[in-house]
Amino acid sequence: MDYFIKSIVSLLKEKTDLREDEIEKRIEIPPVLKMGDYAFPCYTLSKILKKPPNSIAEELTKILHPVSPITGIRAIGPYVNFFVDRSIFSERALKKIHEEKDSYGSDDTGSGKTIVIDYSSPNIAKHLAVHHLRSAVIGNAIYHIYKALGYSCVGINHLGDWGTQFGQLIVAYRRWGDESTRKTYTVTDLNSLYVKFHQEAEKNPALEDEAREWFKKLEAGDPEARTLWQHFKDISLKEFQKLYDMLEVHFDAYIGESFYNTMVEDTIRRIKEKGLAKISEEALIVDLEPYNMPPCLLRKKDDATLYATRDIAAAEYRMRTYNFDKMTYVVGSEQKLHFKQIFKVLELMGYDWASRCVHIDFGLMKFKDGKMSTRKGKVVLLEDLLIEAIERIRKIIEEKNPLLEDKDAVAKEVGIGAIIFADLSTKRNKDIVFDWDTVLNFEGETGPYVQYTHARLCSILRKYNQPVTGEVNYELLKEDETFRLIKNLWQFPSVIQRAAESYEPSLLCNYLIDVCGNLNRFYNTYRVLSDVEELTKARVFLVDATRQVIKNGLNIIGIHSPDRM
RNA sequence: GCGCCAGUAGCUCAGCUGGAUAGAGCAUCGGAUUUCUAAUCCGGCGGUCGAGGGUUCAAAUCCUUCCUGGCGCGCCA
Repeated sequence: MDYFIKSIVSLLKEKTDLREDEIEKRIEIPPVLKMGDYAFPCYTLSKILKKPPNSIAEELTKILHPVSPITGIRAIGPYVNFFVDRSIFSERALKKIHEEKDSYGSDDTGSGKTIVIDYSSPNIAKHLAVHHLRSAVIGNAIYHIYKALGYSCVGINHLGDWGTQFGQLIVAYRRWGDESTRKTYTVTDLNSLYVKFHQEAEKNPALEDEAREWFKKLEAGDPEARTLWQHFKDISLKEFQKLYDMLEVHFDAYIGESFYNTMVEDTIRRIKEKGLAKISEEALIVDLEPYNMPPCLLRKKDDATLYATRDIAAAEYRMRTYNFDKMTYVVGSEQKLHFKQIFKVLELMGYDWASRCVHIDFGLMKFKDGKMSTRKGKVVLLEDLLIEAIERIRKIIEEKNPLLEDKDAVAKEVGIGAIIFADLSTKRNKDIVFDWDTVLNFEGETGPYVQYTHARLCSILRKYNQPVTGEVNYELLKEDETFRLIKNLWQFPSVIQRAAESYEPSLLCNYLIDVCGNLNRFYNTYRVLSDVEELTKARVFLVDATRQVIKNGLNIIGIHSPDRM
């Protein structure tokens, strides 16, 4: 527990009948600094004691006596407000950050536990477009967040590398694939083959049967089908990898749907043994009527399995392999029902770990005038967006900081950071309307703003050019603008905690914006480097701590913190 | 038709599990730099928190009805 909250709780515990955790839960931070640093609302006590909260606050204030680090207690309306000793607070907070460095904000609550995170999971033979970005960056952030809490994390890219579309692709490739360029095929080529197939199939429906035949061959392990399928996969993965490298999104395993092909029969057998499966309209299903859900389809009437079947097999496999404490799927909210169904089936199969499976859903990305669609080619390619962002940043650098060294590297870090930050900063829940001008705006609450703030702090420290030490006079960090910032830095660990609990990386974005706002106000109000040595040392120490927190925060959401920009 | 999600300033969003005066950014208007990076900061403008009803000492937050938008609802993933 927070040292200062702890002090307040122990004061209150003596004078009320509430339990420690009840008190702690109620402690809040007043909306404005003048009111105090922490507050205890008296509404619950008011209910118990049957007295107005205001008079309880008054009475409590009279019988409570401030003990260090608490310096003042004041009743304001229904609240008992506590003031902390600013220099003790500052010393404690800043020294902690200074000592813990890159691990400030982390803890070990998850040590010994394993979390599996399924994210990105794109389909083979299709380009990654902007709407694929969310899963990747949210998943990556969740990965870092849980890592910071000591969890052992397993990032899985559950590739969409199975299904009838591969039969279609094989047919198209064999018929229209250009012999001379096959070696240099790209995802674009695969995509056009795919489109061509659908055009031709309209005129000649026999192609569909041919495609089904080829998919059957593939399932049966036919060497030619297998070789082509592997070829398509290689081409796609090569392109995906390029983007993952740009975004610095990491996976511990690339295990596609095809991998579970050999396991689904066992899975279906287990489901049958539990008496869960039945035939309906020629298909094999798990009836979920009693749970107010449509049935979960395991097998089509032509005997082929479906993705739900493979997902169930995958879940079993992951449990066997990783023995996870938590398994999460970072997948769009349009698949909510699907996950509800498979989690229910897992539960019905008797797996207690079904309750530890979580669908981390997120809103769709669409254009102002409608949805994105790979089929209609109405998408913005992820690579194009990243390149555009980098180029625009490059121009801004040229304009604002022409003497900067290594402009290309910085432009890349800032451009990509801007895209990641933009995608992460609204709550997962909400749909996002894609708009070039919004994504490529670099002022205000944006990634570049946070990075810029960081770079300015680095600049001060470079200019200072002396070892930073915590042996400073903390009495000099008492101004409101300064103290507000220090209090803000102290919140960082609890923000990570909340982000983890709610699987919500946007909390970290909001937090960073907040810290930067406080820092910039401080920066614009006071001069850090001056002739007054004592004051300089104290402020430099604060600057260094702020730099550290911004760096740690950006790092957790997968964004670089350049020293100059 | 049924289910899930959303509706807060002109636009994009915060508002921490019911609490103090609903906050930011963008846009717009006006200001701040002989000094640490102006990708910054300060101020003005801007709100019946979709609408009605209810619960409560207290509702943007909880319940309910309705409106609007998005998504989903057996052989795609």
